[in-house]
Amino acid sequence: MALRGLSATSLLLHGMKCSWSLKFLTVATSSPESPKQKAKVVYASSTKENTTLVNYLQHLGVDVEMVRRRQPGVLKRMITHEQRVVQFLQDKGASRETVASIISRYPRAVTRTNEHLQKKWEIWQSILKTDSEIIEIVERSPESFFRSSDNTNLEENIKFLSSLGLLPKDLCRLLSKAPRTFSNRSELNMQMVDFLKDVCLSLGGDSPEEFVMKVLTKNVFLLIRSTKRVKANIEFLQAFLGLKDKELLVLLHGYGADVLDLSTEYIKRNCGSAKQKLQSLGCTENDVIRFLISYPPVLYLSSKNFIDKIDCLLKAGIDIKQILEKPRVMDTSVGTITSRIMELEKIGYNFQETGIGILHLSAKRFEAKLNKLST
DNA sequence: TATACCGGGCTCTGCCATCCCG
DNA sequence: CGGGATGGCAGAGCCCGGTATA
Repeated sequence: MALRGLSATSLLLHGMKCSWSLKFLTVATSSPESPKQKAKVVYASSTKENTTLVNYLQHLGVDVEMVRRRQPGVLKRMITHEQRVVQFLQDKGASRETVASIISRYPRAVTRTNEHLQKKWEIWQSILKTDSEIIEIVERSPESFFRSSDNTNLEENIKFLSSLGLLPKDLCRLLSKAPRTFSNRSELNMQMVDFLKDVCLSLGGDSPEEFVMKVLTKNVFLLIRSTKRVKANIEFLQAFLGLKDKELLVLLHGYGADVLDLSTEYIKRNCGSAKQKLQSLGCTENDVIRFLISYPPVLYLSSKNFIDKIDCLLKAGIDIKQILEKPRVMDTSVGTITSRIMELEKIGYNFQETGIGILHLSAKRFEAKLNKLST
């Protein structure tokens, strides 16, 4: 209902997705990244593996079985650039084992030319500065680095994200934490941004650009989620929490943004089980909703974790009302809560009288506090 | 000056489906 | 029809400390 205007637009966006991709694919393929030699010459007789390549990879320590499972086609190519790729990565500081692991997990890496890699590295360097930072990411997620052969698109993305007002430090965080953002087609990122602006406007916000900045810096994973998912999450939260448009906007400006990237089923499940658990403890529906609105990140907790944590707190004689008032105790792990409760019981700490704030202090502050209390 | 409040730092890949192209 | 490029999905929190505030 509240997202009325938005649904039309985003439907349109989804519909346009195909024609967009089509259009840009044509542009992309004409880029120098996909050389003419990609014709038949590149492949062997369609069933036979390139034994030179296989031997080389085996010798390097690549898990060839894994390669066969993941991208069997790569092994059949006659023209690949494995030696140059390996050399390139080693020059950048990757160990032999690391390189082998990278190729095992994303075999298509060996199809990239030296020029391509050189260029891509330069572009990444414009954001990340040091080789070791880049290698770290490539090692963690080879696919993000190697999946696209389109460096022009990569540059488009950087240009686009900067144009939104994201600062170099934001881009750095984005590239480190969600590298896939940069191998997305830039149209896909634009689509998400348009969608978020629509959300802002349809909820009565007046500065969509600022909203987008806020939300994207708060949740760096949004750009690698589908608009479909984010839209479903927003709609679900509004309905479940019974929020007016303005209230929803406020929520999304704050902690609400944190949970938008979760899978919709997960959010629904967690909302449902949190509600059930709290109501079973005598909370009203209103209590539940106020609790979730005051600190949406509790929805990150799996329902088991949520329940365990509540039970753990209750067992120590803490009242459920105290938890509702201090939702951020839910930030503290069950392990930390348990050990702190044990320490506090030893010195006769009374949660009813002195409150539960002590449970979500930083370790340093907790120790200091504990020392003071026991003297 | 001891809490409360709050923002921010870590962190997130690896697989499968679908598309288009030669 | 096989392969490359791309989109999308499931998976599932905790901690620190600056600063306002009482």
